[in-house]
Amino acid sequence: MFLGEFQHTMDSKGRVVIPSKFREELQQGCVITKGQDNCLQILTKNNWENEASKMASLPSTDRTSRQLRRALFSGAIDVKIDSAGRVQIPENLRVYSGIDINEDVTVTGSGPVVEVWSTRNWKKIQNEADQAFANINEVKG
Amino acid sequence: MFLGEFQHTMDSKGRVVIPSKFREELQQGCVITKGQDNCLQILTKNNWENEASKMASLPSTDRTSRQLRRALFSGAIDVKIDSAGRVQIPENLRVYSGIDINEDVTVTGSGPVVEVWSTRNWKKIQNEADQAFANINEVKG
DNA sequence: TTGCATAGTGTCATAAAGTGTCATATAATG
DNA sequence: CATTATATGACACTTTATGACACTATGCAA
Repeated sequence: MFLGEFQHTMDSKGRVVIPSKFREELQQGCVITKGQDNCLQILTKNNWENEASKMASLPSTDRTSRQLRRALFSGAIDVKIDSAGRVQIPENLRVYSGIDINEDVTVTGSGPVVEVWSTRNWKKIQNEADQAFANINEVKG
Repeated sequence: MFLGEFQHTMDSKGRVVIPSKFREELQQGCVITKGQDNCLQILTKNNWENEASKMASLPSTDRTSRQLRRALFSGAIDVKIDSAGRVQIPENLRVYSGIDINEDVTVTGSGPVVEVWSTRNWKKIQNEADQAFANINEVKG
């Protein structure tokens, strides 16, 4: 289970630090893919295989499923964490997520997956997320 | 069940003492999350797993569900109490709760959870609560 | 082919943040 | 009052983050 929110920057070569708390679980290999709302997701190998097989079993007659599947598979790449705890983000995923060289990046634990955001984008989403959360709490309360 | 109100300060490294009465229940691991009114909540591991498992069952295709998941997990962190009875509060939660380095902190038992407040904020909230309480009594007359 | 430019990789040095331990001060308990 | 437990500051130590830079691989153009 991945938890927390961490600030980093993308270095001049397109690499991003993975917070140390996440490394152990990801060290033996992980996959980075396009996530929803223009974030990037990092999955453990196991988790990835699960997702992939779920996706593969979706009916290819459904247009939305096909699109999802294309995005997921074509955008996926397996990476390894280097000795300084960083991963290289390929060009196409940098574009997708809107993270430019030397830009601020927010890495969040989101339960089963790690998400990578341009901080710009994260702030927007976070507001929305916090609001949703506050509403739920009110209802529960 | 956590009861009582305790005064501490956040040390220069961002750590807060957990009142000794609370330690035994929290010692085997606990999770800190964002609570309402800018307080922080400390949950026992069991308590947290309950919360988290509710979230896991929501579909990730639904935007609101995704946002909920993000808010819950990114705002949480699991910590352990050190040998001096303290926990480290990460940067983002310090910001959320408005507790600065070396600032006064109020730790309260609030039934199933422990709450951590900047004392500044706690006093305000407490006034409001007292006022509300007084008014209720007046109405009931 | 050769040379150059670009993207990516690995390593190191330094700075910053976090962690653990201890000593002392304070409070609680019998 | 004596004893024990708790709180807090200080500080040493470890880990993590970040920038710098050298090196490799690849592709393109002369």
